[in-house]
Amino acid sequence: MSAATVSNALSGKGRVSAEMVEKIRATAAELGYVPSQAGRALRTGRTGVIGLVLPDIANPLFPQIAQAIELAASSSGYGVLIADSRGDVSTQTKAIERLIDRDVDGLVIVPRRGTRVADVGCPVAVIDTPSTPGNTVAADHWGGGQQIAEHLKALGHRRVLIIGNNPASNVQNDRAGGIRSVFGQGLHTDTLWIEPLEKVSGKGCPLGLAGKVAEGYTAFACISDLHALRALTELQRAGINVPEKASVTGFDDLIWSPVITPALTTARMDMTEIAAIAVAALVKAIRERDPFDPEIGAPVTAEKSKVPMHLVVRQSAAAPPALQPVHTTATAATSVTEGGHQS
Amino acid sequence: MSAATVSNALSGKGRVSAEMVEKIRATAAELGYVPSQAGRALRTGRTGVIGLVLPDIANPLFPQIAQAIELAASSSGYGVLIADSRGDVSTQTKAIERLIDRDVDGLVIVPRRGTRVADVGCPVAVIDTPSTPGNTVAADHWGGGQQIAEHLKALGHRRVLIIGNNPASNVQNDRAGGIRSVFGQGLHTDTLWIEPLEKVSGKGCPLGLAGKVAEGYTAFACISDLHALRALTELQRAGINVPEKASVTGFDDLIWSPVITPALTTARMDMTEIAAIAVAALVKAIRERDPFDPEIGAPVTAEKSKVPMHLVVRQSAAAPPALQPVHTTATAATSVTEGGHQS
DNA sequence: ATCGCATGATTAATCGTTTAATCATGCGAT
DNA sequence: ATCGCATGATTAAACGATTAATCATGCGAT
Repeated sequence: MSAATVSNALSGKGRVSAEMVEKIRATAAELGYVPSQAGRALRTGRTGVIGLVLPDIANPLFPQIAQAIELAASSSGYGVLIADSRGDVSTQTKAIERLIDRDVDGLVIVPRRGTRVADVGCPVAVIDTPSTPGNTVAADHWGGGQQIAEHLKALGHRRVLIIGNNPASNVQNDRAGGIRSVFGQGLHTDTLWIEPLEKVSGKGCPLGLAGKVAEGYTAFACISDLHALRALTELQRAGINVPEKASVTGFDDLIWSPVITPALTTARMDMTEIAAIAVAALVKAIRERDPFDPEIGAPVTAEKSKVPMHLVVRQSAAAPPALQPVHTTATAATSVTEGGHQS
Repeated sequence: MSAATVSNALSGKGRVSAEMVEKIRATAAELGYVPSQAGRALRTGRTGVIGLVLPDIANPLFPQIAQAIELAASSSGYGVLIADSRGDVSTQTKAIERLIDRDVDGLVIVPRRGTRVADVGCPVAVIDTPSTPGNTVAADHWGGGQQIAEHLKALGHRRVLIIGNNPASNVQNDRAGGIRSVFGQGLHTDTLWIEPLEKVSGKGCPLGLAGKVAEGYTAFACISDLHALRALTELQRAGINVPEKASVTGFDDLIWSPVITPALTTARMDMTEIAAIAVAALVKAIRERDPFDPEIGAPVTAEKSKVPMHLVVRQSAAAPPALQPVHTTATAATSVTEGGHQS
């Protein structure tokens, strides 16, 4: 039989009789035939590969993102080519170029701190923050901040310290903004940015949280679980028990959050859904596009661009000391309400 | 000019005059010409892409591995396609098949817990443990264990508890074995495997380390920083200060290790070198192979298959209580000898 | 002057798939 | 009986690079 008929049969495109299709299917399966991607790519201009560009692979959030994107892509029949920006903007540009040179059909970009994505010659899905122009889809970081803040407020906290890394990040800003929006009226918040502090005091320096507790802060709302971990260990080390004497919350539900003591109360993104939406929008754009036309275009858009975050209540946040029954400050609160790690 | 001449000029293969090469180089650069991977792949049978297969992308070690492999591959001109096994062996097989169907030139596989890699139709580099048959290159986990143990022994520890996840893992076994080999003569070690424990007590359950301290254990040598973190927070929570009353060590120097309090003493792999060796061996095998011959073969071998680990001394391990000057048990030991995170 | 040969550039075939265009066949309608 | 048409399969061209084979040219040697 002819190659054309085989192609038509397997793709279901041309006019092929039912029995022919069946026969071809059978023989193909028997011979273990798989169409060559190279030949197809050459003819159609589509490689079936999308590129994943991340600000910094070393970021602990990367596993979640990569896993979700890989799953979404592979179930749409796409492969995922990774590129590392190593935190550097020029490297990011280089990495994108390398991916383009490899003829990726599209890109998923998690931009570094509000980097505007330069116009590339293929569809692009951007995962940043709903408030960023050009964003395709992202978690509702602001809303997540609100949830954390509502939780702390309901527990009775009135003075909370927000701990972040760098205010230049859209994501971090949104999270902090969400928290402040809840504590705005009369209650007190202040913000500690770690990166500027480390510029002065060196990497991994103490954050001076014991002093903050002395100043009357009862809760530390960290912008990431990484900071929460740092805060939590520093407090425990200083003899300030969490959550009896001070509460700590995080963001992202990173891998260690459920297994430390006390387990972290945190807000997590629904990466699976975000990835699914991003990839779906990207694939749609790829399908509609003429692969040989190197048009430059704005990032693709999705119907749903804001995915709610989920509050995960564990043990690291409780009522502030003044409101606690006296005996609980002595009791080791090792009861577990939410144990496992959501995946 | 003809396409053939261009091809010869850019690849430096055929007979082309020097001035012609120069002219072609110039025009190519001017036009922004990049040879189509698809056309090349079709003709040569090589895609310039290698697949990276990981046991579980969610593993916190993944960023280090992926970053190192991506760097090594891209500096050899290769792209990296990722595949996630999601911890499942059959998914791992599926993932490998998908990569093969995408015509990868080779694979880097970090096998899940001693999975023997099934014969695939392309060169494979395996990163597991030096003691595993078929291993291409890996960190000297046993030696790393010895370094950790020597350090603890020198500090004066005589009873250490090894904390691991699952004895079925070659890596974990080697690390634990290295530790035991040092403490073998007369000194005491015992091993706590978390996964079996969690089967009974539930995920994220307490490890009962306070009890172990009461039994006389003065140090907890964890097989991974993730376990070390769990141990450290559990101890601190129970009022057992680290490192004054108990020492904790880890493995891998994960992202949080330098920023927690006390910062973790740990042993890290030289992933950059491991990745460089693995990719170099793989690329060599790819170059030597006839791309159209679907021969099945054993994993590729490298000259150097065992890369030493590096001991990173921070604050989480110190002399056991009995040997400490009395006042230090009261003093908060926040002095910093090694602060930053090595990348 | 002619041949041989080295050098440099071009031609043509090939990789495997897709897709438009073409060809063959059979059936119903006039 | 013949034409038209629908159906099903085949042919041919094209994607873009590589590479063996071929062609053109000039120079030194006989």
